[in-house]
Amino acid sequence: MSKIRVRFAPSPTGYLHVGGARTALFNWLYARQHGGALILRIEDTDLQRSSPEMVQGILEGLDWLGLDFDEGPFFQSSYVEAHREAVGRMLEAGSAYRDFTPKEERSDAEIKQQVAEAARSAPPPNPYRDFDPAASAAKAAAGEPFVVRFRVPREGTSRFEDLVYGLQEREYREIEDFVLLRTDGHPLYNLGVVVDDIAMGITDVIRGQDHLFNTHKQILLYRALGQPIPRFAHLPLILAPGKEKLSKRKHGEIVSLTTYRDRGFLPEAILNFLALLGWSPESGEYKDREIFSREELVRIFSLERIHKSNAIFNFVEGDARQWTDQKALWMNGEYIKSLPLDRIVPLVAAELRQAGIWRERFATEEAAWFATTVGLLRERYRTLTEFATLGRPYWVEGVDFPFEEPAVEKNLRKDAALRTLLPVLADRLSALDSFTHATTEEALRQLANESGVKAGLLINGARTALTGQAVGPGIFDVLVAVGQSRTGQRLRHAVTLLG
RNA sequence: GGCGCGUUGGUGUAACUGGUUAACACGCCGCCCUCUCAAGGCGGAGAGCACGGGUUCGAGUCCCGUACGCGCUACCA
Repeated sequence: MSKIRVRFAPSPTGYLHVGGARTALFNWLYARQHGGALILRIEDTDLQRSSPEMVQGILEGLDWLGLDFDEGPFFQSSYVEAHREAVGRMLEAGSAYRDFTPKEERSDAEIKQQVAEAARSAPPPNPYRDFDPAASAAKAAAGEPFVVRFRVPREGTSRFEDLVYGLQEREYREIEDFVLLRTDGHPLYNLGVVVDDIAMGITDVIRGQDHLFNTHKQILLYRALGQPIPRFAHLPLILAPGKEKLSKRKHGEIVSLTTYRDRGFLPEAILNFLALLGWSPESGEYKDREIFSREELVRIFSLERIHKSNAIFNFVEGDARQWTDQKALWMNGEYIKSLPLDRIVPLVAAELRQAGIWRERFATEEAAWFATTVGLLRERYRTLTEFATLGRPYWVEGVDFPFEEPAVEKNLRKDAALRTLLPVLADRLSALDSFTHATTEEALRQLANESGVKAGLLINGARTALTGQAVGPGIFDVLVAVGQSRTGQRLRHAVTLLG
């Protein structure tokens, strides 16, 4: 068997769509599993849309996910000569013909309507389909404008076996003589893909289900060009809640992969999540497991286990807690707490840098403390962003962090005894020679005993005094993380909040 | 309109070639743990497999029909 060669062929839209990311992932997994090659090709036939910036987002997304390609990026627009040359051959062989019918200018809305109407009745036969080749060439030579159409057989059935959707059949008479080359000589999608896939030696085409019908047309082109037909595997679509198409226009940045990077996702997590959208491992050895490393996915991926129904990407617009799929968020949390700490630490550092609260000493003399603190906080965070927001009190000096009103109310103002106890606690903790989990606990509990209050009063008060929050790690871990000097500072400051 | 594809709890999925009370994960609720929250442990609610027929001793799994959804049907990709 010849070497597997697959490609990811996005159009340059300026960002990597989550659906595109999954298509890229499946191609990548397939290529890596078979020791094949993944080729990146930008489908920029539609010239107006194409620009370097438009490609940048896609490259960034793939790079972030770690989906490396072996060849490319190639640009479809740079192969137009090959496309035209192929058309020339088809014209000569009679598998394509020139259509001199004048172009009809139509708006998108009109097209939508006309397409439906036109299809209602059988299209009239094209007068140029059986035009005399010599006369056709003469008209062309005389400078008359024309498009080139493919001569689709009048009868018979187009068939191919899709690796996901199974046997696909379509009557040839249901396929119009599609345009290959526009009046301006510009090659169209179906032509470009086939010519390029042939040139690049693509053996397996793995792409979205929206191309299922195009495949019949493309197979016709492979035949006309006398080339072997690759295997096809079409992927179910990823839909938005409500089963509508997931689009940037309608759903905003949620569809763009870089959003996940910017909002504190780990590539490992989003990759894992995407892999499970429309595919699942063979039950048995992997039953009831959801977390898979990239290496495992490469090993256990199979096109046969992709299923046919579209998946819904669940999220609630306008709900900060559910800005994206809850399961993706959960999975990200799993990766944050289980990946090696030295993988997480630099990511948190980058996050803090971006938030403007990074200090160089975190990477030098305080590196050990920094790692420990990250290790402490990672247990309860689900995105990297939270290290800079919820985690802010751990990194900043003084009391440069927000106090959550409900927390202040519940843990500080509730009991007037705190007014006198907090300063005492501050004094006792400041006086400790060694500031550890054990010594701080002893000091705090002793004060509680002496004063006849429950330790919880001091503990919760201290938590809010130190972090402004009502929730967080165990208080003695917090004390140690915040350190002796800030602890004293913050406990005394808290008294001023008591009003 | 035509053609194609699909339909298992709110979401993602499982259920070998038809055979125990349809399983797992996320989310939700409760309990335990506990200084809070999260994690973790335990338990619970939630689908009878879109609907209607049929085949069969027996169907989520096979067949037919209907509904709904999605896709395609461009000198877009």
